[in-house]
Amino acid sequence: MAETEHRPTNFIRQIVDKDLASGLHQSIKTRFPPEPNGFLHIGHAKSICLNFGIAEDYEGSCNLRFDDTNPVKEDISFVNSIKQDVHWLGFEWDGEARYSSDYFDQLHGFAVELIEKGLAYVDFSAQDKVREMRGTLTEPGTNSPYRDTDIETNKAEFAKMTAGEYGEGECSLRAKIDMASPFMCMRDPIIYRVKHADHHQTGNKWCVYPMYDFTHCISDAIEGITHSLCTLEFQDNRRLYDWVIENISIDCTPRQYEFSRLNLEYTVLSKRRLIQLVEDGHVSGWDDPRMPTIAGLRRRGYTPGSIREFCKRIGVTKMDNRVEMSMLEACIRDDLNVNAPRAMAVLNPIKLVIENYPQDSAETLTAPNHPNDESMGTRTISFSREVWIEAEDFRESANKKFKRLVLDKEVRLRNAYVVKANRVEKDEAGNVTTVFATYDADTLGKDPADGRKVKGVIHWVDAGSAQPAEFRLYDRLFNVPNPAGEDVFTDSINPESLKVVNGYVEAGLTDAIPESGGWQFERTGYFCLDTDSTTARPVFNQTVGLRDTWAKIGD
RNA sequence: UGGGGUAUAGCCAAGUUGGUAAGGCAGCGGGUUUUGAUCCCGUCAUUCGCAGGUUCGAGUCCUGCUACCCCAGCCA
Repeated sequence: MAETEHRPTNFIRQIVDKDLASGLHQSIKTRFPPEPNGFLHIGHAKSICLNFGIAEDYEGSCNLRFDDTNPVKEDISFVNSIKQDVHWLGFEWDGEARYSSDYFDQLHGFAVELIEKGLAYVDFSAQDKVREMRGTLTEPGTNSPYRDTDIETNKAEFAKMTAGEYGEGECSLRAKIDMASPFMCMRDPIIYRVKHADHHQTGNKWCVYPMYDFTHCISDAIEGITHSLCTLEFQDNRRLYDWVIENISIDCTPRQYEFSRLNLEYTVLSKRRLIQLVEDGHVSGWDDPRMPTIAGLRRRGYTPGSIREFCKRIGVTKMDNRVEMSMLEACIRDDLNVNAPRAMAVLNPIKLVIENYPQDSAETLTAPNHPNDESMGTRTISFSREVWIEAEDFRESANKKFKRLVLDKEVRLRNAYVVKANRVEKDEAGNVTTVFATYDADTLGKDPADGRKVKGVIHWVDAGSAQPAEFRLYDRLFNVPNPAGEDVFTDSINPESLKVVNGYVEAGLTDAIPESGGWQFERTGYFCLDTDSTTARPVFNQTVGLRDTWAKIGD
């Protein structure tokens, strides 16, 4: 798509510029480090675009590293979906995907080094005791009775821990830092815990697993990461990040910089809540088109380019934010407006019978695939005596603001003739089911010769050849801008976030899927084929509607 | 006075030796239009969380407030 050409500028890129200019670094190395415990979402896309974007623009490289230090929460299926999503977004990681678990041996060695330096100890205090001794935000903690265990004993105990001689929760390895630190994470943080669990990468090799704070910085150093970018909640952790790097024998000092995570209105972007939506069946799965996941957006019809553009437009700062949905929608509209071929589809059909059109005959009309781009060519559409039109495009009477079909008035059938409504037929409930009309045969591709003006244009599909289809229309998943701020976030789920309607599309529409991934159904919106589609019955997802000033005015 | 952060329009966000508030989204007004779309034109912060101070001049410097976010998992 037509992404904004200029490179983004943000405080992190300014740091990179400075580090390159000063000679601190000759080249830049970043990494995207997801934990494989769920699907990627639009918030991850921000981090992906930042990390891979910097690597690209500065001719450095970016690793994909699975931060897999907690085997009980992680699964191989997630590593596969994450790889797929990063690729789909258009990025290529450097070499093979890495895993924190690749470094378990080295990590263990560094833990032993810390013990040998008197900077780590095995603590047998019960978990609640550890918490108690940690103190509070305003009171310092107290030292564990195991804090001064001698080095040899600690080495032996850690070896026993590692050998599986202790149960989960019985003991842990703690860094000896400062129980009175104003940074809670510096109050002798646990760096290794016992978990008798199989790991998706290392199997049953280990029963002790390193904690995030100990693992991440070392993994960065091992991979030669120059700029380790993470979100704001890790700002305090940076002190521990730096402490570990300074106290082990490794000659690389990656630096951590924090930016604010993305918040999007009317949805949730926390893994915990996304998991709940899936597990409690509020959505059909991780790739439900209403989900803010990459998989959901993809199925909804969002393009990789539109998501990259979105990440560019929202920028990178340290400010708390909640971005409006309209920002995301503008990005996909900008993309599809240029790239999606046009077509016609009628979602809530009523029949239009053109009484003065010859019975049992049809003609083939030519329609441009894009009104502003001749290079997209033309297609043929069938026209005959009976066509489907949108129920909401007809009224028996209306004021002049209604630019559609009205009894005794004329309207243009898009790419076809001008017709005039003469009478209607209704069902028992009083709904119009058929409109009888006459057409002006001399208006194909031109205005009426007598100079009368026909203001309105409506879309249609030929009833004789139309392909029946299902359309899924989506609205915001939640009724409030910040569902995470509610007591029970699922209470604010929008019960009308999905509407299924039946209708018709032009014959042969789905014979070829456009490069853009979808179509613009003129006057309606952008749609793509859903994975539930069959040849016999196509199912379309509305990616986003057209901008609609008429809807705002109402009538 | 625990500590760490952030405050520029409805939303996102530039603004970096102090020199007189970019851009995008949304909105509003108008033009073009066989999509109430697109496109085009115009409009949208005497003011940068608040209050003082320094200065010829402050969003940028100083002082004092205020608001909001994060930290007390053997999660990441």
